[in-house]
Amino acid sequence: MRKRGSSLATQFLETLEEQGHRSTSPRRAVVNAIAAQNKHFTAEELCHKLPGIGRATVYRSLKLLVDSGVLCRVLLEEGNLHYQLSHQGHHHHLLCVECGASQDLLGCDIEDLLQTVSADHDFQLSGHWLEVYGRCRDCLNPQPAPA
Amino acid sequence: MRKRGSSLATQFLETLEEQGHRSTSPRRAVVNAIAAQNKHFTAEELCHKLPGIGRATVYRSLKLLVDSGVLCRVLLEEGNLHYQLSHQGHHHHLLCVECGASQDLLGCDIEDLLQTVSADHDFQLSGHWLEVYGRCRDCLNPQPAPA
DNA sequence: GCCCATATTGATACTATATCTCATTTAAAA
DNA sequence: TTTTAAATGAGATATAGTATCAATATGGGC
Repeated sequence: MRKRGSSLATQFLETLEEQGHRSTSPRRAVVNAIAAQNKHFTAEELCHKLPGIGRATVYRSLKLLVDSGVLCRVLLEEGNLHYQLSHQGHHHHLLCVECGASQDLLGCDIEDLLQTVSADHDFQLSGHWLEVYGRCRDCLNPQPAPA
Repeated sequence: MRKRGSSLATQFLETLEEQGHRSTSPRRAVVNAIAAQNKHFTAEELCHKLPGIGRATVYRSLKLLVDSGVLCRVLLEEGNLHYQLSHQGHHHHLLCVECGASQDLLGCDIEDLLQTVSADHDFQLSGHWLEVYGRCRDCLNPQPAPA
């Protein structure tokens, strides 16, 4: 069997350990399940995929992973809170309202703009929440279905 | 008794009536309670202030008022959903994390910026949600308390 | 002013989402 | 191996909101 570079799941566990959290078997299960995800997901979905793990543990793990920057929260247009891998620091999402795909929004000037408008209102910016909804390229230009 | 100009509450009821909704006494109570608010509030807070009114009615009224543009939703940093009077069309809020005050963010170029960055990602913008958190002028420069 | 169709109400059940409690188990340091 | 604090999980609780449906109230027509 070939030796693999450290997997996503392993990296996540290491991140947790760096912050003083133990590597427990429920935690490993949660992290593996998350690493196997390619889309955003809800806490409950994760619970269903891990019937052996207590709900509280799943929720607690999610919180740890968000706090440590591994996951980020995504607010869907209908108001449901999802989680997804956070590949960068602070960033925003373009969420397709049709297929649910999510693209990261990087290198945009929103922070600067917010800083400016906040200052105009004598307001000291400390954070913000932004979600952008629309339709992705694939949903705008659907491939003709094979005959 | 002096004749009053039409109150906020009356205006809200008129807005609802224009849209074909009846002016009922529970609805009037809800609208009066909202007009008396000077800050954002939760649905549950409103329910507590109106013990004679059914929860379902309060929630239904809130929905009507949001749909008709009288109220807008505000997402606090901790994730709680509040409501507040909506003085404009689409706009955003500067929310003070200390005192909870909310200022409307008007005349900013966020829409344009989002349109541009969305297009850069081959993404057709259809909506967005933005909340900005920080500290307001009064909390940054507290008045010395009277001796 | 009365009648009527129907919009509205509200008590309650239900759903969804998340946190709390606390006795038990487990990881990892000594 | 022993120790101890962290972590777990079953279930209770909390929070936010919707669904049901019989009873009621509203506003238009007359």
